[in-house]
Amino acid sequence: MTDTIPIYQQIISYIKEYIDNGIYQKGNIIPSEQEFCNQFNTSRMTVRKAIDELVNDGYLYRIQGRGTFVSHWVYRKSLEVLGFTYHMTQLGYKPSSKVLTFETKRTEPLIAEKLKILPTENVYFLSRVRMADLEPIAIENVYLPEKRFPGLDVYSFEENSLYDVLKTYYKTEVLLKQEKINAIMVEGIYAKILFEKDKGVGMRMTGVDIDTNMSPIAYANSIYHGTKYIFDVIFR
Amino acid sequence: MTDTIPIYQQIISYIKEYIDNGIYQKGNIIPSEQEFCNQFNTSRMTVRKAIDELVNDGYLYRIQGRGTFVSHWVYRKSLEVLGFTYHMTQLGYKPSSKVLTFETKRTEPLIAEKLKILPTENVYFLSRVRMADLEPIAIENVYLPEKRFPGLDVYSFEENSLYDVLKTYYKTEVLLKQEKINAIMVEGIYAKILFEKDKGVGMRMTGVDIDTNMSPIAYANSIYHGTKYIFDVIFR
DNA sequence: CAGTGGTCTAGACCACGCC
DNA sequence: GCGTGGTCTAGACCACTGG
Repeated sequence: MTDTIPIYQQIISYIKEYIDNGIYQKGNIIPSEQEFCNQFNTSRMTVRKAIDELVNDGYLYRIQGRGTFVSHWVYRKSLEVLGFTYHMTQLGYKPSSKVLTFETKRTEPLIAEKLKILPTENVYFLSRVRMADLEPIAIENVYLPEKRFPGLDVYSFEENSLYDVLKTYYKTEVLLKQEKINAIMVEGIYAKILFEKDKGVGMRMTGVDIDTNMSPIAYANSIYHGTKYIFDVIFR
Repeated sequence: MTDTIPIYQQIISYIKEYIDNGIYQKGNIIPSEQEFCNQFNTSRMTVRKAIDELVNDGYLYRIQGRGTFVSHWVYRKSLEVLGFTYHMTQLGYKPSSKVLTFETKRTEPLIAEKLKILPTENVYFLSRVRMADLEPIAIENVYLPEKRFPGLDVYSFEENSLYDVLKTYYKTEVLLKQEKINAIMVEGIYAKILFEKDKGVGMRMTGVDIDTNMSPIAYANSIYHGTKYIFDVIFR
């Protein structure tokens, strides 16, 4: 029953846990690489691989000749990539959804291009109102290739997170999202839903989700409430 | 006159250049790690360190048992972090600025907290209209600690990029920016400048720039034109 | 000076994809 | 089976920081 998890992954989990529990405090030094070598009975290159990754994700930073420190600016990698459900839960809100449309339809040229499929292939179109504590926060319109996710329409996306279904039943995980964001005046039915008024200020976000094989798995075109939803972004 | 640039850095530059020149094409395989070992007369760990970094930055992706490939989704790291001037130049626009205000003032509590300085220390306040091909795109308000950048007021920020001045004269480079983005209705003088109207839709972006020592160097509170400016974001 | 991180070597064995 | 990337070892020397 030996662990098959790579040692460097174990070290990453260990350090993350110690940061989360406050045992390693923000701005404070953590044990030296040599100490981790002894503790995990491994070589320095392995320890460095672990720390490299944590530095890259913004958890730690190094100063040559001094040591390795816990970042003041803890940045939760993959927060956004994990989707609305996870994001809202993290913030302490109860997420829910109302499905407006869920159907199979012919692929428009723009969407075919984004998803890198042929316009003759069909897509699922899922349109939902996303809510936090029952307040409407966004209208999310997602297109997914039918061929890649056959039978997706048996699931209810009022109860289920789309990402959970893709992960559990299609073994597909989102690696990154490439998005464009701008501000718009929202009118018509979407304004009615989000603002209960004829007009309101919103953010339009369009983009593609890419999986671990660098294949596009979904194209989204969504409208977020301008003031209820704040994007938290790290540029590097 | 031997090179003091680390070998893995040389390999990174080499591969990037080959991607830029189209010698390594999008989606195509690049030479194996072993081949790079021979070519650069180095060990595999060194080659891997180089490729690791390029994978991390989205230039390459690996498939175990097959090889390493050039990403379809080439994402230029640090595009945003390099600031408005660089960003606009990349997009093919001619950036320019008009300074509205540039003065030393007492630090408000919120800003002191963001910059991690005492409220008794002063800050420089720089407010500019940012333009692309002479069209107003954004109002950018930046606060910088006086103590950290003494004499900053001798520079003209109509001609100079703020980041260039910080880099050249203060040896300070931005490592990352932590920003919050939402949509707002812009009114008053800012609407007049950006939209030549009484009202318009914009994006409010507030955040902190962090340097390579993880110190905060600037706090910004800016308004971007809602439709003329599109944020390009990668979530991972 | 001792201790830290930064770079590097020359091997090794394993898991996976393809033929 | 062979070549690929994934993980790992047990050292080495250097550059930098601090006392």
